[in-house]
Amino acid sequence: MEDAIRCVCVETHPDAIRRANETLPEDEALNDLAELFKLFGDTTRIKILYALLDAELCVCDIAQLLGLTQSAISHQLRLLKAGKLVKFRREGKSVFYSLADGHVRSILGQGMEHMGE
Amino acid sequence: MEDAIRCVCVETHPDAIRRANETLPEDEALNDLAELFKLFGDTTRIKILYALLDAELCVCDIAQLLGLTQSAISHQLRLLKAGKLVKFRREGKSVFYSLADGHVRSILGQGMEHMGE
DNA sequence: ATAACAAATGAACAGTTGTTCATATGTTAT
DNA sequence: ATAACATATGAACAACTGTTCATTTGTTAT
Repeated sequence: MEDAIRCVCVETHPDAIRRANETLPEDEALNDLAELFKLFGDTTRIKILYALLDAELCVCDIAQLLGLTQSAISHQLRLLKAGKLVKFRREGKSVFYSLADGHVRSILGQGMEHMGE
Repeated sequence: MEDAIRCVCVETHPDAIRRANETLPEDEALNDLAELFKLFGDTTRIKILYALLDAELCVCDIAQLLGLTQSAISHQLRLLKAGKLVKFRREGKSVFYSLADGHVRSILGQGMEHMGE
């Protein structure tokens, strides 16, 4: 009555399952990790991150660069900010965004490397 | 009549925009990159990849390990296969999956590192 | 205080995604 | 050939996501 049968198969490799189960990180960590990568999983956000590889840009610059509305960019920057992928500083009316840390660079790099195959 | 006004702002930092525009990879590459990261952006798929870090597992093993149906896992493996994140070999009735290459490891690692902050 | 501009936010809508259910394909043993 | 099991696939549906439009907040200059 607890949890239904999810797999029709008879248990095939219980040892491997047990070992995998032991080394698998906690659900919360894996959920957070998925949330992090979700941020990289959208064209607009990838473009924003790439644009910020070289330069610090304000919201309006990014909007023009990518041909999207200021609103769309702002919404995406909010997500990137929440995931600590970008940081920002205010200067007068403008807000300048830049990459938060080196991990963003290396994740993008590893991704690009993977594709060249 | 060509493309509408996307940004209300007056052009603020044309030099920065021009430079960013020059170094920005092609749309196709950035789309592919986003598609790649999209694969990492789901809890089930992240769990599958993590489980395969240590061991080669068959579809049924993974289903039991994660408490999901065989069908759900199979669908996800199809996506991971298409993105070349996992490889597989058939052995009798079972199909064993494993990680395709080292990039998967390092991308997961970089992601985990980023979160420990 | 008011006007002008930059950025942020909320609601809404179309498009996408992940799971389930039912079924098909593939493999092995009888 | 048939039965039994492992995997793959297709359709369908609920949940989620990204953009737009309208509006608000924040900053600077007059």
